[in-house]
Amino acid sequence: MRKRPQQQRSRVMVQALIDATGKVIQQQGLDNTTTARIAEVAGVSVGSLYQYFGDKDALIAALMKSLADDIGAGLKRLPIMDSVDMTSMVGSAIRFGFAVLHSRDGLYLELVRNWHRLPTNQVVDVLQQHFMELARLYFLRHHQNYPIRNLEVRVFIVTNSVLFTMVRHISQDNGLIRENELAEELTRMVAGYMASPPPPIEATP
Amino acid sequence: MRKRPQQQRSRVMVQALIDATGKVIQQQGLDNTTTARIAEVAGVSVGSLYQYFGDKDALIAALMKSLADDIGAGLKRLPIMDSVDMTSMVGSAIRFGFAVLHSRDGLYLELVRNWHRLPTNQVVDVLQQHFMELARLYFLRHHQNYPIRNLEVRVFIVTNSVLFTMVRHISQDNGLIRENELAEELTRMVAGYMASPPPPIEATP
Amino acid sequence: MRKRPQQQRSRVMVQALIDATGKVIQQQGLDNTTTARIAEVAGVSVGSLYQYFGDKDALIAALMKSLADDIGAGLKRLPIMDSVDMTSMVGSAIRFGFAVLHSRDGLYLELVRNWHRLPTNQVVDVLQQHFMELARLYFLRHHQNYPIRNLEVRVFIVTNSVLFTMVRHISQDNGLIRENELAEELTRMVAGYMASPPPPIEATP
Amino acid sequence: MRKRPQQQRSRVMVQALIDATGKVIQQQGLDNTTTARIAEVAGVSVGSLYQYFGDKDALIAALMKSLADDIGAGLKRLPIMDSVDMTSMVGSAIRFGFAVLHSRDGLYLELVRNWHRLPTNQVVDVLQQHFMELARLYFLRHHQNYPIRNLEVRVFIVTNSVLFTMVRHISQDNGLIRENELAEELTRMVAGYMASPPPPIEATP
DNA sequence: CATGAATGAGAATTCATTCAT
DNA sequence: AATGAATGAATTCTCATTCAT
Repeated sequence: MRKRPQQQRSRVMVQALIDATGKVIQQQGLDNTTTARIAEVAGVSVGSLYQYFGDKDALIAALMKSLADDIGAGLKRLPIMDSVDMTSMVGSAIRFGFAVLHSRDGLYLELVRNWHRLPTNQVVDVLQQHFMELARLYFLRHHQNYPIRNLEVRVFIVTNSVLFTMVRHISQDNGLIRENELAEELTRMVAGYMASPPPPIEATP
Repeated sequence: MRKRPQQQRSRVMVQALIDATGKVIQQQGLDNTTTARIAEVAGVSVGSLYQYFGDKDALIAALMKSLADDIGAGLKRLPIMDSVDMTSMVGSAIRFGFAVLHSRDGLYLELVRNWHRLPTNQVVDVLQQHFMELARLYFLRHHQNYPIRNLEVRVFIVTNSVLFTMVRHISQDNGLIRENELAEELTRMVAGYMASPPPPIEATP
Repeated sequence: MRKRPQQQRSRVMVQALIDATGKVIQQQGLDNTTTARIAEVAGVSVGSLYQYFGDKDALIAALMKSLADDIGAGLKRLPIMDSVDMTSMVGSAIRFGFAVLHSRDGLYLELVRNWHRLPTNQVVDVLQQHFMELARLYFLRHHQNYPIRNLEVRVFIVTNSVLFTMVRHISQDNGLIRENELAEELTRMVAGYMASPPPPIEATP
Repeated sequence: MRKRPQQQRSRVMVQALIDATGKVIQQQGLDNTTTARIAEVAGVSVGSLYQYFGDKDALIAALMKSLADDIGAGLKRLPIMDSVDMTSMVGSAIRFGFAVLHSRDGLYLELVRNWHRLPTNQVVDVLQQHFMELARLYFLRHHQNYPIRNLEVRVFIVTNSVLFTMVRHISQDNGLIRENELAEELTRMVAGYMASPPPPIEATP
């Protein structure tokens, strides 16, 4: 039961702490992220940190939410829906994805890497929901006759496939595969898959 | 001349420690895996642990190598190459993947989840190499005329896509998406992608 | 000429803080009583708390004094002196004691429990002094010929014996001993003791 | 689930830690007793402390048990039962009580003062049980005709009365009341009470 | 070689008190 | 005077690693 920041200064501090958390995670890695270091980077005492966040996890959760909002906003600004064909649409999304993963000096990268120990759902779900909506709109507009049944599954597969493939690639600075090529191929795989007809309905015995 | 018993004993102890490491990770999760517990499960003293492994990381690395070998062997035993068409081949591989992830009481699951903090490369690389070889053979046999240039990229994409999509699905016991359906859709995506023609060669200016 | 409003406000605030202190101790126990919580319950800022009380201890001391006054007043209102015989007098006092300990939702209980860390003397002394006076009056009225020399010691013994025996009993909700029975036996012990003749004067060599 | 000390050295260390705990509590008071200080006084690292005791409370519990055992042994050695009359018997017990409270440089004093926050039951119960037994034997021997019904209540009252009266007296180094006098008066009160006939059985309506 | 007791550098969290606004 | 945000020392507990026996 921490106090909600009501004052101007509070809001500034909360933001400073969240920013510091991001900075520390990005610079030292999640494993070396201590509350002491976060407070220090935020230019604040540990006590203040705990004034605003019940514990370390709450702070990290706030960071996740903040990033999720940012990503959501970024996605909304993308003119993806203007794309006429699936390939260019998927291509835009994937290029956007790479851009995000490279942004903030690798913070996103570190977060996705540690997805399992973090309330990542907040972030990944944002992506998934966004792409879900995107896909729905697209099919509504271009293939009204296609009642794509398994859209959920497809979006789940596609989101995770692209995300983790990108992260793995960046993480191991694989010199053999250029990012451009990877993006193109991912685009081809995903576009091809999304455009494919749904499977026939299984007969239930 | 008999083998020196020390060597014999050593090998047994090393193996016991590696096994114990796997068991502990699987039972308590990577974060709660302590050297003390590993030694205890191995029925050995911590001191002995450090006799054979320079530090905790070395022990984990050894576990990874051990698993990589196992998976390699398991993969070789798979009659995947007998499949005539791409779809059934990919399908087999994916079902095998799910089986592995569910095996050993979730050890593999926990390892993939924490891939970034582990020398997982050893394991994932094994997979990738294996599928690389598999793909090469397949195309050699069935599409000799196709000089698939970007096979490496494709295998990279496909391996990571499938692996992490599966892990994410299992990790969040998503009741909405059944594992069977996921497997089928993954198969469709991958098979469709692998069978698609390579992109035209870009003109280099 | 009106009272200066500051003084007025001060007195209100001081009282609010003391009341809040009692409430918090009673609700959360002395160990979980923080200045922050006290201020919150008093509907006042921590800063104000320190305006009126030098530190936490001063606040608690004020509470003790306040309670001591209350108890003193309560005791004076008791028609104990009307009792004719020792037993009924002691009985009344003990029943009154139990009532106090059960009052204020256990605040007194918690205070006596922690007597050593608190300036409890103020409170217990009030009791002791009161009973001293009571005893004096009683013996004056009924046994004028008895120059009870060691009345101080007797009252000291009796006060502490009864007080802590009651507190211990309540604290361990001892199902085996009913409170009524305890009160009766305490009464018998105390009345018997108080009515007993003083010891002979020792010969000083 | 800490290891039980099996080795010689372990037992020594466990004892050293318990002793150190007593020493620190006695020297600095319970409130200033930290694990760090205990370890330091025991000439041991904090880590070792936690090797043998799950947490601070476990350590304190062990101290209590140790003291309880000591007191129990001390009580058994007392030739109390040889006393012919109640007064001399009670007197012996009370003098023994004072001796214990003064022993170990006030450790017992500090423990009883903080009885509410400690697993004191172990210790106080030992006393109570012992006196219970003592009383039983005494009445069996001397007043076989007295079927003292409410012995439990009496022993409860007497034990707590004496114990806390003594502790309060020592704690406030009351110059007005000499310890000898207090002991004598306590003896008179207790002996008189214990020797008094039981109350008539109440008629149940 | 094997043992496991001992180490001690951190890490998270709390709370009385201060002081700028 | 009042506020409540900010402070930071202090406390408990963990665990990889070492080393005397």
